[in-house]
Amino acid sequence: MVTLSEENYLKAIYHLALRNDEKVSTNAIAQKMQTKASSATDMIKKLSEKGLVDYQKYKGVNLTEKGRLSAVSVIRKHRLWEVFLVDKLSFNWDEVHEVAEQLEHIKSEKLTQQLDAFLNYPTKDPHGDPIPDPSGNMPSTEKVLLAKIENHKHCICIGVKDSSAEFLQYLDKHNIALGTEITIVSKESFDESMTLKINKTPLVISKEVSHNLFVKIN
Amino acid sequence: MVTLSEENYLKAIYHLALRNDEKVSTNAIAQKMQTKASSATDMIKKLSEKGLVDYQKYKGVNLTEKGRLSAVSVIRKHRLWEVFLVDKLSFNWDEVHEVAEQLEHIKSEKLTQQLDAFLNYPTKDPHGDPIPDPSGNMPSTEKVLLAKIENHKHCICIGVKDSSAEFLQYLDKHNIALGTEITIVSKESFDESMTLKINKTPLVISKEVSHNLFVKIN
DNA sequence: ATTTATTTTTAGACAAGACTAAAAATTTAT
DNA sequence: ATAAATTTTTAGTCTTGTCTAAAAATAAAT
Ligand SMILES: [Mn+2]
Ligand SMILES: [Mn+2]
Ligand SMILES: [Mn+2]
Ligand SMILES: [Mn+2]
Repeated sequence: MVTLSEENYLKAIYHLALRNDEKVSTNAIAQKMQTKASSATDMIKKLSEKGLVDYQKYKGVNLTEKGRLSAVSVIRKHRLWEVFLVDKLSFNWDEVHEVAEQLEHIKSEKLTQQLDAFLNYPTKDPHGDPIPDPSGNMPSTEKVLLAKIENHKHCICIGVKDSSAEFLQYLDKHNIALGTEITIVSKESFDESMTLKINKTPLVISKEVSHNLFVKIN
Repeated sequence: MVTLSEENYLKAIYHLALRNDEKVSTNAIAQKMQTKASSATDMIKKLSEKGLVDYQKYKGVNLTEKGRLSAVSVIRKHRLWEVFLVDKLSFNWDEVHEVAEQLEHIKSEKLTQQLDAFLNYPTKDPHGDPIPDPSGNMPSTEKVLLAKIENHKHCICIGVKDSSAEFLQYLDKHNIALGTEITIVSKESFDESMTLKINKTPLVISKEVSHNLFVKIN
C-alpha cells in the first residue's frame, strides 16, 4: 500500500528525473514538495524501505521500476481526470489542476478503466501532456519549445511547459490554445522577445512565453 | 477546515441520529466507525472543540447546525458520485459504495455543482436514497418497509435499507430493482416470511429481506 | 440500597508526516 | 590543501488519529 503522501513524493521525483535524468537531490524534492529538506529525507527513507526508490545517503534517489509504475499510475489518473473535468464538466484548462491533484489518489482499478473508456481513451490531457497507458507506458512526444523555432516558420501549439493558471489565462487572452497555428514573424536577439502572427493578428511575446510553449512544425 | 476523518465521523453521527433522534452514544459511534470507544471519545472532543457537535461528558452527542451541514454536504457528494458511477461508468449498484466513500471527500464547490448538472440534477441515488440539495436540505421520503405492507396489496420497490453488496446481489438475482412491481401473495406469521409475485414469478422471502426493502403503495 | 455490569473517559504509547536546530558530509573557493 | 559555504542527515518535538489498560461514571440487578 502506497499512502497519499508517498504518491505525491513519487510523482515529484518522477517529474524531477525527467530532463536531467541523473539522481534527484533531497533539496530538489523538498523544494518541489514545498517542504523542508529534513522532511524529504524522512520520506525518502520510507520510500527506500518500501522498495520504491534506490537511495544512498548524500547521493540522491532514483525511482525503482516499482516506484516508477506507482508514479505513472498516479499521473495517468491525474490526466484522465483533467480530461473529464474539461470535456464533461466544462472546466477551463486553468481550473483543473487543483481538483485533479485530489482525484488522482482515488484507488479503484475499475474506476480508472471505466473513466478511460467513458472519455474515449484520450491520449493527451488538456495541457497537451501525454496520458500513460494502463500498463505504465508513457508515450513520448516530439514537442519543441517555441523559442527554438526559426524565423518565418509555421508551427502549431501542442502543449505548455508551465501549466499555472496565470500562464494559461495569458494564453486564453491572446487566443492561443492547443491546435492554434503560429507564425514566427521576427525574433529580437536583445531580449529574446518574438513577434508572432496568430489568426492574422500580430502578437509580441517575451522570452518567458516562448520558453513555456511547446509546438510542432506544421 | 474539516478533515477527512472528521467528515466520516460526522456522517456516522448523522446516520445514527436519524431514526432514534436522541443523542448518539460513544459506543454507537465507535461501532459504526469500526474503531474503539476511546478513539471515538477523542474525536468527539475535537468535533466539539470545532463547534460541529454538542457534547457533554457521558451524555452523548448531537450535531450542531454547522455539523449537520457538513455531514449532509458529504452525503450529497457521496450520492452524486454513486449516480455518476452507475449512470455514466456502468458500475452495478453493489459496486459503488467503496469508491463513493473516497470520492465524497474531494473538496471543490465547482466540481460538485458541475457534476450535479452533468447528471441532470438527480434526486435519488442508485439505492433510492434522496440526494440533498446544495443548501443542505434533505428531501424527506415516504418510504415504508415491505414487511409492513398488507396481504394482497401491490407496491413498488423504491429503496433499500441495507445496501451491502450481498443484499444488492440477492435482489439482482431475483430480478428486484428500483421500480419493480411487487405483489404480496401471502404472509407467514410463524417466521414472518412472505410470498411475493414479481413479474408473474412467485418468490418466497425471509423477514431479513422484507425488513430491508423499502416500497411505496402502487 | 448495595453490589455488579456496562459504558465512557483518561492516561500513556505509537505511527505517519511535518518542523527546528544542530551535526555531519560534500562541494566550492581560496 | 585548507577553509568556507552548501547540502544532507540526525535528534528531538509536534499534531492527527489510532490503540491498550486502567479509572470513573452510569445503568442494571439483586
Ligand atoms: Mn496529489
Ligand atoms: Mn495537465
Ligand atoms: Mn468516507
Ligand atoms: Mn447509496
